[in-house]
Amino acid sequence: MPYTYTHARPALTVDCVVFGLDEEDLKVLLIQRDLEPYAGRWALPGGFVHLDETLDEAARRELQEETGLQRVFLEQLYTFGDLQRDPRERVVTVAYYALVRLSDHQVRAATDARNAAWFGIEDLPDLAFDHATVLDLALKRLQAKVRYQPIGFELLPPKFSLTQLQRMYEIILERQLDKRNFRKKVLSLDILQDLDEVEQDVAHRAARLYRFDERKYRQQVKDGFNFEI
Amino acid sequence: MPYTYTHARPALTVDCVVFGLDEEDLKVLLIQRDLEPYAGRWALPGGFVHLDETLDEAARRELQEETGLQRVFLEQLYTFGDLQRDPRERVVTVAYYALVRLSDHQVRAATDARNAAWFGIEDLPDLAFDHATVLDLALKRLQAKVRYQPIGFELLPPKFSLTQLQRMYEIILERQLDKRNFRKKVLSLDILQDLDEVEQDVAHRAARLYRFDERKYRQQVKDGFNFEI
DNA sequence: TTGACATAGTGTATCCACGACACCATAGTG
DNA sequence: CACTATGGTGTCGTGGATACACTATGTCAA
Repeated sequence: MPYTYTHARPALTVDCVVFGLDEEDLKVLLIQRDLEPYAGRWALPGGFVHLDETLDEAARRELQEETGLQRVFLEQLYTFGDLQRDPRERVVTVAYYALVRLSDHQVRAATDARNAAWFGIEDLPDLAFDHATVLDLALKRLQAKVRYQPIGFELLPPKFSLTQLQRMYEIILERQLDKRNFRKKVLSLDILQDLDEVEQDVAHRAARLYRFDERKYRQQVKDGFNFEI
Repeated sequence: MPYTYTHARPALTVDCVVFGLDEEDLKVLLIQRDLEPYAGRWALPGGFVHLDETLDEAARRELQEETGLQRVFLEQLYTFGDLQRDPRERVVTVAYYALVRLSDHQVRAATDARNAAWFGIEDLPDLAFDHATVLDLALKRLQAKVRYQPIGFELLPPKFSLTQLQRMYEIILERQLDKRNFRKKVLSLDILQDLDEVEQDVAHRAARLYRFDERKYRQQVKDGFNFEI
């Protein structure tokens, strides 16, 4: 069923940079293309925006369809509209980035049997289209944003130790932090709930567990404080 | 000449929030619509993206066509894609914000005779579409960004006094700053060039004039310092 | 010429956040 | 019970942020 317009229109897509975190490094979820152009190459999950869905909805749908991910933190990144970014025709893409708990989410084979896999941020394959540029910007945004908004918690399990929290920041920011100063700082923000629980099944002294306290955080924001790591 | 596609496509536009500054307040440039929908209502300048231009180019072209503005600071803001934001059909818009020196730019009547005018940020008319939302986000972005990047200079004449500079920050941030602390801070950043000139034709002691030194700034950034007001 | 005015321009003292830095505590394992 | 691995804790010095008030300089009008 063809659609006709009086003026030419670019195609509109969404693409998602999905970040996950394991013990050692920051990972990105990629899918392997099975169609031309760039068949066989790895690319960001994404696809066309439908007329009956918002941009955010389109991003979530594509994520669900191509990777099985649901209910993740998702935020618009930037819109890319260079003329030659797709060799077939003019395609404008609204890029998003997402943060997920790696442990929660089994990466499912995509519905259309395309391969999906996590890649370490330091160990990426050649990407299709301008996706290397998109990914680069997403990483910069994540590094900037994690410092002044508590979005990093989206990468951790609901219960975490201060060491895990610190490691998360160290991995994202790509630099070492001082343990004592970090703990002092993060506890003084008063946005963590001490769960009075400790890690289980570890071969050394067990760490206390905490939870991010959304309520406290919102209250703090209202009172005009600002988060800063 | 009609264009046909196998799948329905949203229309794609750009819209610009143009900020200017006078002695007392922050202004926004609006144009009055002469066509339905929202005929007679004020709106952000903008229009359809052509196939042979990038998004940035589209934004600059529309700005030029509708307001006569050229060579302004322009940066992408956010992409709005709600289903009902245009009553005619699905329209996705890539919003930009721009900073201009009010004194430099005569607001020209637009080519198609639509009216264009500056409005104080505290004194806006009802806007067409979701443009109030767009404007709101642009203002928030400006307030945030002006604190950690020296973009505010785009709103001032090339030569300015420290008082003018301070007033600019006060107007944008909507709070008073201490004169001595402000001067200490801004001079310590070492990104201003003292012009060894003073204001002319003022009915009181004339202030020294300065210029933003792009070179010094770039050097500082390279050396890993960070701007912060 | 002089006094009133309007704005420019300047320094100090206090406080707090940040960074640097090293050792004891605790739980599990063999 | 000793060894190992990680958890958890406090102090001191420094630099940047804030609060705060008076003198300097030029114009204008009486």
